Order: sequence, then C-alpha cells, then structure tokens
Amino acid sequence: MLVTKPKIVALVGPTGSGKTEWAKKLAQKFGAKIISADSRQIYKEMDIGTGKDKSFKQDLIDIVRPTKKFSVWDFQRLANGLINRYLNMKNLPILVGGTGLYLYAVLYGYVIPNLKEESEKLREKLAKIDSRKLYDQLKKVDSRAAANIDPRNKRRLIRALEISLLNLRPSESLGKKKRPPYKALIIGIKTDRQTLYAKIDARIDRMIKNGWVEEARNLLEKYRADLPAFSTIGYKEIIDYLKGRITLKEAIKKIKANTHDYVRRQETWFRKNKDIKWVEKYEEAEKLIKKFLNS
RNA sequence: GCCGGGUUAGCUCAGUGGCAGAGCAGUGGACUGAAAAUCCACGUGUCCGCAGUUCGAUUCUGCGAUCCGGCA
Repeated sequence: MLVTKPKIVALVGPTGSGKTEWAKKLAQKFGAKIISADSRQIYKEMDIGTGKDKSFKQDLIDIVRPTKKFSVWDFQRLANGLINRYLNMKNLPILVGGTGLYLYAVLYGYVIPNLKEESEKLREKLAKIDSRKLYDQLKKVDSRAAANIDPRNKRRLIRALEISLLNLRPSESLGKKKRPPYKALIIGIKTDRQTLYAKIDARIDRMIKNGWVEEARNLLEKYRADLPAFSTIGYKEIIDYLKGRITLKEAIKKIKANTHDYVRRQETWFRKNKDIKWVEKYEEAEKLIKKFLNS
C-alpha cells in the first residue's frame, strides 16, 4: 500500500538566470504559489538593488525592515508554514530562489533548534579574540562543529562558539536532517557563464539608471551603514561611493565583479546536487512539472 | 620617408645575461542560525620573428615585422 506524499516544486539557479520570470509564468500555468528563497529580497526598501519583481504575487519578499535580524531559522519556519498551508489548500507551492542555505534548509529539513536567547555581548567579545584561539576553544566545547569549519574562517567560528556556549544547539543536532513530509521536484536553470555575465552587467547598468544610488542614499540616511542588510552586493559598494571612498565608476565595476563571484559561489552549491534536474528552456520546466504532478 | 617610444598572461603593465612576475579579469572548492555573508585554493606564457655575441638571450647587438607619437 503506497501512500503518495504531497508534492512541491523548487526552481533554483544563479542570479540573473531568469528564475523570477519563469516563476511568474509557472504560477499562472499551474495556479501555483510562489515562495521566494532569497536572503536579500526579504528586506523592505531594498527594491532596485535586489532585483525584486513586484508585478506578481510572491511570498517571503518585503517581509522585514533592513534593521531586523533574520536568519535561516526564520526562513525555514516561515517557508514551512506557507508550504503546509498551500498543500492543505491543494495549491502547488513553488520555492524559487538562489540562496543555497535557505533552499536546502527547507528542502532537506535541516534540524535547527529554536534560538531563544542571543548574546550580542558574547559575539562582540569573541570578535576580539584571534581565529586560532577561537578554533582551539571550539574544539574543546564542540569538536563536531570545529571539524566542519576552516580555522581561518572567523565569522563561522564565532557563530559556532556562540551557539555552543549558549548551549542552544546540542552538538548532536549539527548536520542532522529531518526528511520533509513532501516530495520535491528540484529544477535548476542551466546557463552559459559568458552569456550570464553579460546579462548581469547590463542589468546592473540598468539598475543604476533606475535610481539605485538614490535608493541607497535614502537607506543610508535612515539606518546605520553597518547593518547586515547592507552587506548586500551593490549596496555596500554604493555606500563606499556615497561616503567618498571610491568613484561611482569604480563602484559599478566592483558590483559587477562581485556579482560574478557570487554566481560562482551559487553554482558551487547546486552543481553537484544529484537531485537537481537541469533545464535550459522554460518549456522543459513546464514539461517536467506536468510529469511530476501526474506521477 | 626621417626621428623617437613600444611589443612579456585574456586586459593593463613591471622585470631580469641564469627555473618568467603583479594588479585586474578568470577558475575550482567549503558551507546547519550574518549566507548576495564568510573562508580556502589555482598563474607555462612561441617574453613579436630571424640571425649574431655568449657556457647560457625574454634581457645585449643587427636585420625584419607591427603599433603609437612627432616631423615631413
């Protein structure tokens, strides 16, 4: 006796690959609900620079102010809530995005215990210690986490230590997964590097013309420049320009280069994933989904 | 036509009579609470060509090619 699990679809790919455009069409075609998995489009007031498309309904876009702390834990909780709701309503949820960690946390059910307390002070204290010492300390309190982090990667060492010291995540949960109660079809958009870079560069020029600098200036007037939200590619370079550290031309050049680097990092997430069905054309994606829904 | 300057990595250029360098661009990888973040790794290319000097030439000399200035 076979019980069929409910089904969801995920559409993944690097920035500029056309995910949003495809999602819009798929939503119409299948009456599907689009859930964005993008760690930057969650922020309100950051529209131009994050490439938001507000011409159709997407969940998990524009949900927090740039000052708000938001992590994969929040994302996982919200996304799972929406997926369950849509499945109950017999709608097809489609998760669309390029943030590997967020996507995988949901699709593979990463076990992430609830963080009830947080210590800003502890983080500040740890930031003053050098990486080597942090690493040695982490080895003592959580050797499992230490084994998984490069001793030179200070940011991740700090994070792991915070969690261990505050005893928020029992070491055993690290790396644990809980199989989600649905079946997922993961579609990846195949792209040609050169073509993608050219498209991205043109898009960045267009975004600048559309007032990106103004958008960043307004944000800078309202909020502190060192918010995590402003570590977003583009905003950080434009802020450097607005503070007179570099010229606009240099900023644009850096934005392009950094976006290219980002594309490569994204592809590193997806490339080796055997679950992803890679397609070049939108029609192929439609076909795959039809087949999946009828299986 | 004459006079000068150049020709070295995809681009801009540094450099040396003894295994060829930098910046930028490019590439691969890691990833469970900041993730568009953070971190790691990757440089053989007729040093324009031919000949000469030399133990040895990308480097010095000659000739040629080519580009850029200036003068005609």
